[in-house]
Amino acid sequence: MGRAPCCDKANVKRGPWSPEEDAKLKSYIQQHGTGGNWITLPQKVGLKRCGKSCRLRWLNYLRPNIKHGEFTEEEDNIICSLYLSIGSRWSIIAAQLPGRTDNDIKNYWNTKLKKKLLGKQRKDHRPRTGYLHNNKLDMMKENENFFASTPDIMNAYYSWPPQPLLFSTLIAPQNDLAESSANFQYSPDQVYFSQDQLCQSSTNQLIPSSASMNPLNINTCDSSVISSYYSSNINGVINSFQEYNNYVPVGLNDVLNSTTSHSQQIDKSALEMVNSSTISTTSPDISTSWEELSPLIVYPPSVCNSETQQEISPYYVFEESRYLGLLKQ
DNA sequence: AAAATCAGCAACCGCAGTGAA
DNA sequence: TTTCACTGCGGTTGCTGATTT
Repeated sequence: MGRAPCCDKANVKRGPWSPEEDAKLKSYIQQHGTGGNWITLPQKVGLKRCGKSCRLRWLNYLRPNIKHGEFTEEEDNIICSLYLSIGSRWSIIAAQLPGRTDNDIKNYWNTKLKKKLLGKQRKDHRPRTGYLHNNKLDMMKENENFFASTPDIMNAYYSWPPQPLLFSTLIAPQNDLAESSANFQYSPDQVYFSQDQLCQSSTNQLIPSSASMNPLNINTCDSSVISSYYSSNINGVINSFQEYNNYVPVGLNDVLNSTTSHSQQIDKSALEMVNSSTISTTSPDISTSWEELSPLIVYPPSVCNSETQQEISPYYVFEESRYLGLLKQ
């Protein structure tokens, strides 16, 4: 027996919303709230819409303080950076961009940001190599050659889940990495975090978990720490991506020259992010995008096969991971 | 000028998680 | 403990306007 449909599809209106419908829904919710029940809301409002449809319309379009239009470069950086570290968790990424919806960010990524990375890769790669990649194997072979002649630190920059991703390595300045033990290992099987903890402010005041569930609540996350860090470092990461695609490993300078104070903050935020078990990251979730992007982000030879997965250089093993219980003892 | 193609985005679909009964 | 209604999320679809041929 299948699951009962959420509404009678024959009797609900579908497709684009009219201004009248928008006005009805907006005014009702502003006066009465959602009542915690989207399914019955359309009846109360007098709309022939599915409750899910109403919820979506409210969250993505009618809700106050929704920001539409151009994304700023800083927002680009945050999206790219978070995508690199957590994959397509759009709601979590959206939580770091006040006024932006997950749907907006998802669309923006799919239509522009992804192409920005892939487009550059395709455009620049072809003439340099003189041939087209027939398959990913070609890419992997080339990548192996690249990494074989590249310092470990560069390899670390192109790690990607589901192989262990060195979060701090990805975003922290190299000089931090070289000396610091304040790092942790990211792996889809080992690292978990919740949206609510992601919203933890820099003052360590935890936002009640209900905050993210209430559509009337504007996102109150303090994203300044994360965004300021990303804006100062992610360009280096993106540059590294792009330059790698040109087989010219530059761009690290941006990272190397950046200050370290932010990295301490982001490491703290990141640790807070992962120290939760509400949302687990799983490989299938990121598989679609991973399929496309994997030629861009390849594993270092040291972690390229499953056998060596346990043999990651001690350099990459972080003491705080054990402290946090992220690694199996 | 018309047709074809592309890009952007709103909306839908279905699955998974959660909590109440 | 089980069932089921409901919510939230991520992937996908399809419409529309812009651009190219």
